[in-house]
Amino acid sequence: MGITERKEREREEMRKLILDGAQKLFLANGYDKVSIRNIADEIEYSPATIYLYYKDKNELLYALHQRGFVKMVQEFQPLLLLTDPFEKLVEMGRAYIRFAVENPELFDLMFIMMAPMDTLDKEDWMEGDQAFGLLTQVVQECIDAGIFQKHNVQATAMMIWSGIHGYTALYLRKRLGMLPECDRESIMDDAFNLFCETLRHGL
Amino acid sequence: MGITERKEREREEMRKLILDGAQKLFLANGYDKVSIRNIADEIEYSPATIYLYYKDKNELLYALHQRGFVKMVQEFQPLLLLTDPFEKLVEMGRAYIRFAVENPELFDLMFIMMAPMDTLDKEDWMEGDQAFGLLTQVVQECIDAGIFQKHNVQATAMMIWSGIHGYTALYLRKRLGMLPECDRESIMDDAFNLFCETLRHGL
DNA sequence: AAATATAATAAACACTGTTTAGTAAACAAG
DNA sequence: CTTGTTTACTAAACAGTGTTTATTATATTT
Repeated sequence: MGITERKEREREEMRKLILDGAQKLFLANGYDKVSIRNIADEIEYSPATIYLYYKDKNELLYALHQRGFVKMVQEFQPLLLLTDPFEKLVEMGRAYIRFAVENPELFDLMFIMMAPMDTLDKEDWMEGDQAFGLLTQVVQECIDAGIFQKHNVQATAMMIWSGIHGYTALYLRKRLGMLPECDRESIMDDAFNLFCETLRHGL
Repeated sequence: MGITERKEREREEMRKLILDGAQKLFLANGYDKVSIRNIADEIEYSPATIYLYYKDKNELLYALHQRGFVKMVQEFQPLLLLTDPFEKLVEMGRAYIRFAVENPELFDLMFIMMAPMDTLDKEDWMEGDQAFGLLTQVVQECIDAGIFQKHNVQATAMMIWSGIHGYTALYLRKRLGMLPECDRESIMDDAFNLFCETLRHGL
């Protein structure tokens, strides 16, 4: 009875076809400029068909958010090989910011938009947990190396993530208008380095 | 010729009527659950009338975002009287977080949503500039008091704002799902205090 | 009193996410 | 091979959305 298995495979292929189409349009035009009808046109199916494979638009966004985490964790892999734990931490910060600038729509889905989170009924958020795990590991290494004091690892990681995330989110959401255009970039560079130095000498 | 002045006054009253209606509905139900038609019903005018006073929905959101800043700056006033500059800074951080928790929709409009920013063609953002000015002042006081080193004030302020903003935004956008429910609050408390201590001893 | 300018709206336009009812193809049973 | 049934898909509809246009009623000016 290989027939149910083929059906399952075909279903999975269809889900991928839909998600690929959605990804292409979303990342090119932004979330709120792409409709279910646009996606349906892209993959040459009727809009109603999409609802046979995904509960609603939010579930589609959640699936894309998952792909975003796969991509991000991939991009983090190489710098996990760095030997100096503090350098590793700083480079993770840079990688986070770079990922956001290069993939603003994905970043939005992963860390800013409410919509994809509305699908999880509980509060697990596996993807976030995995990514946060990478950070806590590096923070733990910094503590073990005597670079950071022995505070709660999770609280320390949370504090660092907040700093980098705020920096990134304010930039992406165009909230830097009060910094004079000409030296905005240098001020932001200074702010990043200041954060790193402060962690280095004050934690 | 007091007639043009009355007309101008009536126009301003109508703008207020619309904005009050919009505010009431937006703050109660959230931005994307309130339509122009809802607002029109609330104030007992036709939807088209709203467009005679506001260019589009984004302009309405921008006007509300402005009101948010008035409210926030008001709430900041009392703690600007504190004498210890570092204590002042910490309390400003707490006030920022408190404001966000108590007025999530307003905070959204002010610091997270893209829509209200789309109305400003240039990149001035007066409201943000004024609020950021309050922060830079306090940071300057910390530098003058020898609590902080003599780094660039704007970069220092930006770094601090990033930390507090990231903390707040991650909470509001439900990105703390990886912290165990039971001790999430204490971890976040620790993270805030850790940030303050780190600034205190490392900046 | 007639002509003009202003304020407000009903109705339409071009969309949106989602659901329902119905059809054509694939499969299972006799 | 023909039934009956399940599955995959879609056209059409529902109930909205932001926004514009053509029209009417009122207010102001000549």
